[in-house]
Amino acid sequence: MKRTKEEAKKTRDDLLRSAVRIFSEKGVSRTTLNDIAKGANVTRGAVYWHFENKVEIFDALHERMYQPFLDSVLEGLKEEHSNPVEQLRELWIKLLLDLEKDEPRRQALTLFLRKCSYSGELAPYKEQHRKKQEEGVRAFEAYFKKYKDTGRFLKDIDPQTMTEGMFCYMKGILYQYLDEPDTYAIQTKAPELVGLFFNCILKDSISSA
Amino acid sequence: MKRTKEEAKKTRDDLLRSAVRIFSEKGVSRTTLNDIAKGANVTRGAVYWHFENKVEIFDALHERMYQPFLDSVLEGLKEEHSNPVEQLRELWIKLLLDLEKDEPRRQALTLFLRKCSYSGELAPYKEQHRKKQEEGVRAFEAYFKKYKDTGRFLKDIDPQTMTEGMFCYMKGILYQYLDEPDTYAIQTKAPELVGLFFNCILKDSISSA
DNA sequence: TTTAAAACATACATCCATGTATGTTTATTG
DNA sequence: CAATAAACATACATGGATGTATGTTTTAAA
Repeated sequence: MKRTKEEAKKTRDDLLRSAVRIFSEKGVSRTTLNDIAKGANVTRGAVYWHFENKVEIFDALHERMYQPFLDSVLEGLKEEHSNPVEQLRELWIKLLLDLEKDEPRRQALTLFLRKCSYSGELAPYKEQHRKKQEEGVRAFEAYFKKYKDTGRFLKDIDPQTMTEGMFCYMKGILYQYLDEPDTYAIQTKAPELVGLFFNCILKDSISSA
Repeated sequence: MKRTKEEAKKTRDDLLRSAVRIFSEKGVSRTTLNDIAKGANVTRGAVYWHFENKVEIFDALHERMYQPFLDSVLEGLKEEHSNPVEQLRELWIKLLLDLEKDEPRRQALTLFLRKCSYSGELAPYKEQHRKKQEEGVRAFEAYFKKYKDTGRFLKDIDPQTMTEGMFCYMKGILYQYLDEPDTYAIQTKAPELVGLFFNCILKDSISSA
């Protein structure tokens, strides 16, 4: 049953789409290669043709979906903005709101934030994925340090603590939202919660705003 | 091989200790009943004598370890304190610091926060466990509302948003810490991170402190 | 003191997921 | 227009986890 190259690519895409969906629903360890195949209307034969095993699918999803997500966040940091607090607030709110209409990305976040425990077969990827996240951490630390050095912002808060605290907060929100995205009123809560952090925590950290 | 009642109780305790440890390491779905048995120096026969299956062990751990943890947090809320912000700050810092020397509790938190995806056989427990958490949420909402009504505290912050934001933040810290508790400098970071929230966010929310 | 049952260990049957081997069709290349 | 190989589907072999059945020892009650 040799298909054309386009059809083969579509099969592979269907498999990845099926995988991220079922992974995010059942978790990596509970999903079967047969589950993934059926979700893409093919058999396990197609799975083993395009991938070595389940772990390689997991890895492909990280490259294809999670890394671009992280990169997109950092992209938002590079844009110039008059007020850094406003910039961050808008960045995070937009990130949360955009998720509502981007189901694949939501599934990818659910997968890598909630549904993979990096044990057993996935253990080798823990360090690798952690390093990728470290990039983001460094970028935000540099961001905070930049504005701290200008003296206009974050006068007495350590950039590292600020970065880690912000990530914990955002991850906590994401974690909560992704637990039940259908019933969670993200549209109203995102501005409230992000605002709680940036309005209140940081409003006195700016001197000449 | 009938043992005395005390020995039987010890076997059951050993099984639960073994279970929470291995669950927290490998995740629920990847741990075998044989793993749990070996960790307690018994065979699967002992497991099936004391429990029906893996799910019942999971449930027993929630009752025995996670619910008491949640209750202990609420206990800290009931004590009288001159300054509510200080009370909360000390409460959360103490919670984080105490974890370092309480490995079973740390494992239980790891299990229920990071290592169970509530899918498949665990799905029926998701709603039940969520309701237990709701108790805590309600208690904190009432706490914030109490001080808001006195006018001395949280003048213009919604108790619900405040509660949810605080939980997201604390869960985010816990999530981060439990990812690698051995290398995480919780002793120094806990005061810094909790302080970032309560010092900065809330320092202006009190009028007559 | 007997004896029934507790508290396990051992043995067995079953199922399910994986990996691989093989079969089949068809696109594509020379 | 062959013929090779791509792109799968199907079939088979294997191992590991589960659940249950049965065996064994020993406690504790009668």
